[in-house]
Amino acid sequence: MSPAQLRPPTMADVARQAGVSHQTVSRVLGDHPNVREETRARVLRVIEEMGYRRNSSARALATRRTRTLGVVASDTTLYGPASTLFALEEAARAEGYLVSTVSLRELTMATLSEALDHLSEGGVEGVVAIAPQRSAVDALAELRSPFPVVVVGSGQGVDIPSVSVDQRLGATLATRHLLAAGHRRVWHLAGPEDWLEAADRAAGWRATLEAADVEPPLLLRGDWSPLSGYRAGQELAGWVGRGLTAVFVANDQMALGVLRALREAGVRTPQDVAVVGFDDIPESEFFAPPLTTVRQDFSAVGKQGIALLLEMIEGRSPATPSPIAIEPQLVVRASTFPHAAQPEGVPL
Amino acid sequence: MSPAQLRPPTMADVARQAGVSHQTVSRVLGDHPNVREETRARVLRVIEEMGYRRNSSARALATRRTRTLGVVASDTTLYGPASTLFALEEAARAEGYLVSTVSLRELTMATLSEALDHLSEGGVEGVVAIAPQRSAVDALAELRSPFPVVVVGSGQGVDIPSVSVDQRLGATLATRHLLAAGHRRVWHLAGPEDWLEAADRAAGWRATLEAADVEPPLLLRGDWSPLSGYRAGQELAGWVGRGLTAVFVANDQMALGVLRALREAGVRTPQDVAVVGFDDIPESEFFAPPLTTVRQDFSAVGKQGIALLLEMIEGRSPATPSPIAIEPQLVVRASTFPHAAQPEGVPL
DNA sequence: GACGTCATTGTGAGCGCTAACAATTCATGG
DNA sequence: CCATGAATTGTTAGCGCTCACAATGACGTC
Repeated sequence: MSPAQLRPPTMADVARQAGVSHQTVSRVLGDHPNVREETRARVLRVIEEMGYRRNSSARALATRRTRTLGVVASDTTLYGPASTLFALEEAARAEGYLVSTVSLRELTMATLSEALDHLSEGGVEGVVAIAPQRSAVDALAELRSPFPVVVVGSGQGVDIPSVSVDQRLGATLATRHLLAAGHRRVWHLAGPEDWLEAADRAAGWRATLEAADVEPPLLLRGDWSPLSGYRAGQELAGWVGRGLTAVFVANDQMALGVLRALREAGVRTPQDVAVVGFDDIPESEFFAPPLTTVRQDFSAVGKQGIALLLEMIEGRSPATPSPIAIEPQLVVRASTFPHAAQPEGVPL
Repeated sequence: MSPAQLRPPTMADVARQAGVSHQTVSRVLGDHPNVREETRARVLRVIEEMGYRRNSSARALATRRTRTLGVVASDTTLYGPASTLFALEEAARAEGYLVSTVSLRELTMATLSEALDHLSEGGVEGVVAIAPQRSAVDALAELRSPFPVVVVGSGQGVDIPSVSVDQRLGATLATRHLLAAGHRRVWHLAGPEDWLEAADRAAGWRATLEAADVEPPLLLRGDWSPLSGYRAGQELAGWVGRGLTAVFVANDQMALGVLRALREAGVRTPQDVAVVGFDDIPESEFFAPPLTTVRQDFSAVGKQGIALLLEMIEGRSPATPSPIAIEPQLVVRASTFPHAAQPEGVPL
């Protein structure tokens, strides 16, 4: 180790020490061919000795590439966004990109615009927005940014490049599962109206019922929270005995509230009322009873989102046309069949 | 708007258009005094017209400041890390810094070293590591990095600058609460041995019992998951009637598993066995029964973490000496008192 | 009316790197 | 022994910005 210096060493310092030109150092670092093996080794040794690291700003300035992507998200403590965020970062890192995140409390025109500005100041080459509300997508469509933007988790039918799990299909799987189990009608506790995924799930539910010649019953709405599920559950409990035997709840957290409300009302799950959720959060398996739900592959969403964004940045033509849809998967547990699925690994 | 151009406009372009020198443009952007109001307005108008944005790389190169911080985390889908991550980003943004994240599947010497390298390539000025395991903190202590590193969520007693919730205090609150309710002994389901927070919680529990002249009973271990809680719960159920009336579980997710196991074994909570968790995840309020638990202020951890890191980067002397401890808070619900705390906003 | 003072603006030199091109070295064959 | 071309290395010019300093002009003062 050379003595501690005020300024970190530069490429020129390394070059001088190794007795070559700075360009040769650059070649070694850039893995260029046409560098003599002996020279390369000497340079690498000096780099090691001096603890030299390339200055990323200078590099970015010269190459006009920052190799940084931005992600805008909200509700990052929820399972879905958190999983997507994780997958996005992992996929980007695999491609050698750094990810800068902005987590917002709410996605409005103002906060989104500020977030894009902030990321732009940071020099990102593109942005993935985890934007599940219609208002957010609309704002994004209106906002002009100097870099490409991909939306993720917005459901289908938006005219920005996007990647999402096929929510309608998920709702269809859930609803069909209940119909196949012999339930005459399936009720639905939907998510907030503004959420595209909520709309898609409700649409899938409605379409499936109609395809089976069933009149869709009253649709309830919650705000994704267990509390709103609890309240809806209390209302649903009032319909037991009057044709209510099955509920498809738009997410697992609300389903948790529904389960509690039903339990408190003396309604048994699944004997009296079967319940299906959506998301498959890690806790679902341990609800009382364990919850049948629809699993979303957030990891796939992240990978595809980054792939799409990089295609746009590098000007390649996309491998898959946007919007890209990921298939969800039904996970059957005891909330729909009394004796189905114990927790994995637990002896019966 | 000027016609679309291949290269984004530079400061020189703006200067030419506005009939000033590039330096004056820089002054306007930097909010320097001593720019005539009229000139400032003209420059700003041209900037607006041309859609000019400062090039962050050039700026960083000239100022030797990237204004970017790094965060290394793992298990970012768990409530604690996710909340901390959110708070860190928000606090950093408030200070005008961009945050680049690396989410790891596991924190080993190798992955941590790689993560710091990756962030270093990205030019971060400092890093906050969310490192709750002893092994991770040890690795971090050994790893040399060219920028300051702050550890968060590691509990007390590490010799790296750190910020954490006072886990021992939390455990003390939980244990005292159960003792105060008349329980003779309090059992403990701890987290993984390698986790500093788990160790601190167990230590707090043990110390509180000993201070009350109670012999600490057998300590069980889980891995934070509901499943491990479920298994431990089955074991605990076997001790009911043989002196087991209260359990302090090291996190809410395991508590969920414990509750289920007890319920399945015909043990009533809280009449037969009282249960306290740790974390206060949003779902806890809706468990069966709602869970008494210890709330951690992750937001405060994030704020203090960023504050500490910035002090180190800017070479100021810290306002609060590290390690910084944040006070946790007991939240009493029905799992310890049969009639306590209904969900907020739910009429009784 | 020359001079100091202040506000305002401009000039030149880097920051540390890569890209393009120029120069050198070296082996090879006629 | 020198031409030839490939391999290797060096030189020069930016990338777009900020900093330090120089220059300009307006204004009041003695």
